[in-house]
Amino acid sequence: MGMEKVTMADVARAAGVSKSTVSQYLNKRYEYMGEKTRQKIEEAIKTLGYQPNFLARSLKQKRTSFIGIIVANITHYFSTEVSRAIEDFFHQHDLQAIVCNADDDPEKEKKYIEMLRAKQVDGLIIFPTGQNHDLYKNMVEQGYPVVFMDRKVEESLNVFSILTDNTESTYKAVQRFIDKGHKHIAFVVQPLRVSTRLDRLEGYKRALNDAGIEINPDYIVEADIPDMKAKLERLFSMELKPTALFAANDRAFMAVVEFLKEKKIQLGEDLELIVFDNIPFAHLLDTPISFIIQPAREMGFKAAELLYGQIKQEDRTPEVFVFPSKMI
Amino acid sequence: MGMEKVTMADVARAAGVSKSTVSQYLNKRYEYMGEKTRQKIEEAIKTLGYQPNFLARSLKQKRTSFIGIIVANITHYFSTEVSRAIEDFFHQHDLQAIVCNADDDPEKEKKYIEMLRAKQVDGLIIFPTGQNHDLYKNMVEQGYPVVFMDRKVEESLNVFSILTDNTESTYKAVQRFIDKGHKHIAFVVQPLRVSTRLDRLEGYKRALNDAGIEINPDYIVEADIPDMKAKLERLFSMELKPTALFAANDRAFMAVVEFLKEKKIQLGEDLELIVFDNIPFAHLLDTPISFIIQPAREMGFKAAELLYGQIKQEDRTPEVFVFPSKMI
DNA sequence: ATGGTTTTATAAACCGGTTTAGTAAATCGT
DNA sequence: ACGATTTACTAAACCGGTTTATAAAACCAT
Repeated sequence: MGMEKVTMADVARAAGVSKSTVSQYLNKRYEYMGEKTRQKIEEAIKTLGYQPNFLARSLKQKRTSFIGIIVANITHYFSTEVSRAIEDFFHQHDLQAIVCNADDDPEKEKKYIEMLRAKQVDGLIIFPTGQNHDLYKNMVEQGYPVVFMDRKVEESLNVFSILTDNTESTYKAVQRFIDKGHKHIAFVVQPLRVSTRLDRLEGYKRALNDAGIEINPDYIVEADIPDMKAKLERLFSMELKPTALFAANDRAFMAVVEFLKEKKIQLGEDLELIVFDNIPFAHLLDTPISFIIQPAREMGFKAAELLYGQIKQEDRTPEVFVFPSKMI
Repeated sequence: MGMEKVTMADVARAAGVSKSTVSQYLNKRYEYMGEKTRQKIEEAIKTLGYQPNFLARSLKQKRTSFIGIIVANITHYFSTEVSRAIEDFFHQHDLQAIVCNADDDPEKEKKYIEMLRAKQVDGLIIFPTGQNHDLYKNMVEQGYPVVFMDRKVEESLNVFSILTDNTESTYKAVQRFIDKGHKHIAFVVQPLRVSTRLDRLEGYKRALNDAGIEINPDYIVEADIPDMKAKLERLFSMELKPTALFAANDRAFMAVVEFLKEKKIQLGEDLELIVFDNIPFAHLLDTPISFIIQPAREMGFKAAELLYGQIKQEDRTPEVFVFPSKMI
């Protein structure tokens, strides 16, 4: 049944007052009206079943109480953990988060950024692909609230950023392999397009270097997930098979585990494994895998807090926050 | 730098035409203007760097191209899988999804429903707590686009719903235990407040009944997650310990696994386990656990499709769609 | 030249709120 | 009793678009 939407004008008419007064009432500025007027409005709202339209308010007030999160890959567990932390933070402040999945595609990322801005969301937390430099620059210059998460962007823009100590953590993990006597350590990674992967590789190389082990490019497997298997095949058909393997993120890890399962290579016996990433239910596995996990909740909260500060117009110079990962 | 926002009026002025014409241009209705006019507008937009404000448009057009997803528990993997499918669907139709986490709390659910409606989102997909009947009814009666997911609500409202065959799948799984010779089968579940849990319990009971096995209430563990451990303690200190265990969802499963790990109870040897839920990386585990998995993506797509139909005003009588789960 | 169409464009109302400037009536101090 | 405040309230502009009714100009046919 059509049931026309009740607007403020209807309430005003029913209560015999002006729209302005109803608006004041809704904003709880009761000092602008008499006791009787207040009751009349209250009653009119109840009998009409009036529900205010926030869109109209947003148009005038220039804020929507929406914030956007643009993740590079929504199937990445770490990203969802971060997103949840951000959501939790903003929920406490009565803002809703809109999560969009850029799929590591700069075009999609661009589309989402433009769309969310057009819809006047109050700010953005972005896991940047790194490929939309002009767009990033544009936002920053216009003073639009933004926080970058997880990845560095090329030229150091003057933006708040949240990172982990990718290089250092990887360095320490690889060092542990070396301390245990491993000499043939493989590094498996998706295409080196983003800073996290490059930084982790850097840590791997430095650890080998500092231990006086020569870096063998054949031990470094860089491939897209679909090609990963073939490349692993090659890796494990070398004369000197690796005895330890560093998976640079969860997707690489999955590819590796699937491969090992198929080849019946025993974890712990034939091969030791370290994974740089947060994996759900990791603590339930009783396989001898080490994980480098990032403090996702803390990172999310920090990002949310920084974004909220910008939205609230607090004046603060952008900084880069580096959170330490830890191995378990 | 303040850089005042450029509006349509500015573009109109710069191009020497009226707002109306600029609006037509933006909506690609070029037949309403001359070639020269079109070019002037195009140029003015470019030089001014004009970005339209979708909020203003939404106010007039009464649609925001936002849809809301209200999940009962965002840490539930199945829910995130469903949400992703929904997002993917709507992304293709240029609508954004807003995911909110009701935390299984009817108050929070209510708050979110009201808030999203106030913000004029075009429709909602809800994993209902089941406790806000009046609110649900209200939406349905007003013809507001809604789809219910995963759980049944008390009185059968006339709404599109997506479910799995909870009872049947559980029945079959328990039957398998029985076929293997198990007589002492435990059922572990969170508080029986929602239909999914009740339906699964129903399947368990029916399977035992049909096999002529007496239902022992001591084998049915119903507890909140924090109390789960204590109750499991009691379960496994019975004279006749269970030799098989059915975990009614992922959270119950986690609690069970943690408990077993602590007690050093060997899966597969001392105890067989079936879990009703989608678990990430489940295929990587080589423990002998069976999982009943729901076709999350299909369910999500169906829900999205049904909601989209309602938004597009397609006339269709609400139905309940039951998707079969399968055991792996 | 006349009248009928088509093309091109605009003014003004509208969406549903918020906010500001202004005012009538009530209250106050002296 | 009088001006000064204070209280209670409203009209109208505003936010930034869309849409409709209207009209001038250009084109066409006879």
